[in-house]
Amino acid sequence: MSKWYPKSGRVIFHVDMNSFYASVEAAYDPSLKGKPLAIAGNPEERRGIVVTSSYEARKKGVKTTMPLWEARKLCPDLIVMRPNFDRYRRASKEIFKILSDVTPYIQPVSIDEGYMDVTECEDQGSPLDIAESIQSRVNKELDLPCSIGIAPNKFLAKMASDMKKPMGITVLRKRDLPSKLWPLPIGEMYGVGSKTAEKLRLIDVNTIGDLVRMDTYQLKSLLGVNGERLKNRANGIDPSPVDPDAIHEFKSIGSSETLPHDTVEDDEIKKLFRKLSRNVERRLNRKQALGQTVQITIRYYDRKTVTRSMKLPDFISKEDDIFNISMDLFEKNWSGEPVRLLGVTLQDVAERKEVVHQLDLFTYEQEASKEGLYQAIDKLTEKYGKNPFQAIHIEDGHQPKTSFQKDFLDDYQK
DNA sequence: TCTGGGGTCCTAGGACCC
DNA sequence: TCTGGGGTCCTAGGACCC
Repeated sequence: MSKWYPKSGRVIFHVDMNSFYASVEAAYDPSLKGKPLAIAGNPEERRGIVVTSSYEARKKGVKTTMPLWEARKLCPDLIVMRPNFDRYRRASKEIFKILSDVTPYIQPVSIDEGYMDVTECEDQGSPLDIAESIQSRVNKELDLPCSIGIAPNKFLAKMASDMKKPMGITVLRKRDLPSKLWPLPIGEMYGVGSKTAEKLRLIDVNTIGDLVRMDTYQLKSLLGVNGERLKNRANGIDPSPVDPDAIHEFKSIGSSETLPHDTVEDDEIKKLFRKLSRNVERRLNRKQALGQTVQITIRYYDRKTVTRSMKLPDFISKEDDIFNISMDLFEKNWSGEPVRLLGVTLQDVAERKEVVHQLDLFTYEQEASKEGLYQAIDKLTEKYGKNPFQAIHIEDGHQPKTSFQKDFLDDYQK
């Protein structure tokens, strides 16, 4: 019997836009070209930070996440703009349109980067030809610079696209690892942040190559499953596929905001929760989605951050439901100290059409059980294995939490 | 005179069930 | 007279990425 061999290696691209927001602004207004430009949230407020900056600004030491006052100190002639997200979204769409002329196997990972599997695109030329064509089209048609990494898997392609910026194309083959990947400092590895880098340096792992020489078991005990994964990646192993559907399988939708000043005022807190809840509702509706768990975030004056969440018996999406549950969670958990930031996130998000099935079943049972609420719940509990309405605990004085529950109760009290 | 806002994934403990 | 082991769900926190 002949042994099965996998098809010869894949060819994966990682396309990464260079200082995306700043580049889009410069394409929009060419007078900005060649100037130090920073895109910053809330430039008027003292808590603004640099989101992206042009290469001219970077040369002066301006970096992403740097507080704006610090950036201005380093670069007094810095031009600061607010982000124009609609503009960036439009540009992003155009970029991915160009990529999709090459292959449908595209996985967008954010507004300004994505992976492509071009294994089966031999008819369009060599991988290098294809990459050059993409880069030049994006540059000529949209006036935007990008870097492209070419490698046998996503991790190596990602590392490769970082090696030459702006407007670079880098091929990273397995045989290039010792010379191109392994000498890099451990902190530059994708998946290694400041905490992991610190832990690794304590066991004398200072470069990506050092990781290769480490005992897998030791790495696992230090970093959990991530330890083994990092070692594999350092060896150039990453089996994860380019998944075009990943972007649609979102799991949570949230909104958060730092207050202009720390506060203990009930009014301000309520007003912000109202705004955040409205925001979440709007975005849920745009995606035709519902969620089952409400999570709030409270960041205090000292940046200490706590989260509290509640899983509900049914899916919600209405602003009032999100707001009421958020306020409830807040009131039960607030320490009373000054609040710096509040956040509201809906988790366990599903598309409306998937949830409708469950709701339909439920409504049906509601109709069918005129003999009484308790019997209905008993029946449902029996049928589904658990009480689908358990959070209500229908007792005297208990307030329904969601409009769905309220409708249900109203109906029964008629 | 400090550090935004949007996400994902992993870990760990407790409750609960069998 | 002193208490196993496995599985799942829920919650909270942390690390990481753009």
